[in-house]
Amino acid sequence: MSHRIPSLNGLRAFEAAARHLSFTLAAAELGVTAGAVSQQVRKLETSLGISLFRRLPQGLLLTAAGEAYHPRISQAFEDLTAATEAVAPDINTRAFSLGLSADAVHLLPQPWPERRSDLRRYLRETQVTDDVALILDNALDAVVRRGPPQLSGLSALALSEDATTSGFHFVCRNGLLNCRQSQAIVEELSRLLAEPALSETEER
Amino acid sequence: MSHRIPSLNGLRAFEAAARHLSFTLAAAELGVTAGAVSQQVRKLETSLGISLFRRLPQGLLLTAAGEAYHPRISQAFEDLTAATEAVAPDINTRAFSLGLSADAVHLLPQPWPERRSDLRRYLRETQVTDDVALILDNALDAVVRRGPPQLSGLSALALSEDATTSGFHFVCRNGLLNCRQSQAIVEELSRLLAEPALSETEER
DNA sequence: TCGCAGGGTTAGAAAAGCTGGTGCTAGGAC
DNA sequence: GTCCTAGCACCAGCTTTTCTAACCCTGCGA
Repeated sequence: MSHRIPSLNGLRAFEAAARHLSFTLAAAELGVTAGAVSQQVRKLETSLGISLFRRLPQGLLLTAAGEAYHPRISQAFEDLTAATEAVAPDINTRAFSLGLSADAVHLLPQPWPERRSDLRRYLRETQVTDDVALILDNALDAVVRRGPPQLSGLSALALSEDATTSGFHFVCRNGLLNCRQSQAIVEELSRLLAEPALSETEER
Repeated sequence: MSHRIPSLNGLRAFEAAARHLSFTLAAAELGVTAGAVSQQVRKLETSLGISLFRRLPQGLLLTAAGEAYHPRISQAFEDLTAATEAVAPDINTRAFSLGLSADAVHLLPQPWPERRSDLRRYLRETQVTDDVALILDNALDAVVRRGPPQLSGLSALALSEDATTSGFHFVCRNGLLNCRQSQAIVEELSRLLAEPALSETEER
């Protein structure tokens, strides 16, 4: 009755890569580098003794085996996700606790986010800090600050396209970039930070 | 669409432990120590923020959450296994290539296993060697030799109960101890090695 | 013909995982 | 009561796995 499954992490990499048909996009989703995804997939193929992708200079294609494999793996992962959400629902429903660096607070119209009732669902509280280590301690869910985090285990998204290195970043635990909470908060912040002056005159 | 799943290895440990209601048995199945399973499960519980087992001095009990979680996780793993077997069937159907140490060959009635046609389904070929490293190189599926292997990544089963340390062992890759091939071969060898003299007179 | 985007490969660094020791508790045999 | 055993918890140190950050190569389009 033992389950002989080839490396679960390899399967996760395959699932994401097959969905995006790109190691680069899969890597972004998983919060690692493309090289890591490439390695995981290759190891999976080796252990199965078959190849799952055709690597073309322009990108990826699934082989027949990969084509057959992917939907079933994907479904199983969805089942795992659903089961997990059922027993530990807070992962998805709890509102985030957000850290804001002092200069980020400056750019936001005050009081924020108290006036945005639609955001309360995703945002429970904010505090002024740029210490991304608090995320790893479970004291915060995310932090907005200048510059990407220098800590592994964290993913970051640049809020303004033009300044990938020193501009504002939304930082959270790996794998939490795509959840509802993150997306709602990032969307709102991107809008505000893009035109800080405008947001002040929006008051009525 | 990203799947936020708490450590897949933790889930695997949980699945096995819940099935056996024992870390010790789960560890044996997974080919690791009980401490490793205990750590994996604890980490899983921490990341979910709930507890899955009630630990009693006499053993384990599932909590309500664990009770609800287990069948769904178990099912998903079975789906993964089934999908994997569908695209890479050899894992389960291919006959094993077996290494036998010289002293093991001595104890077996010759020619073996050529006379046992019922075993041919599980056993493709044998060669005389006790080098367990060949298993990790995919050159062999299993080895029978004196003493347990001193190499990680391998599991072993003592063929005679009385000599766990220096007696004959069936050695294979972690997680392959319970497959059909291993079980058929181990059963046959245990019988032969238990009464080597008898097996010689069985000829007709 | 260049720049760029996407993959591949690699060494070395970081993280995760495992082991094997110790300690604790409950139950059973004497 | 006192041993002994079975199970799980904890911990330090080690091994294995995984990731990163370089590099390279190929084909496309300006």
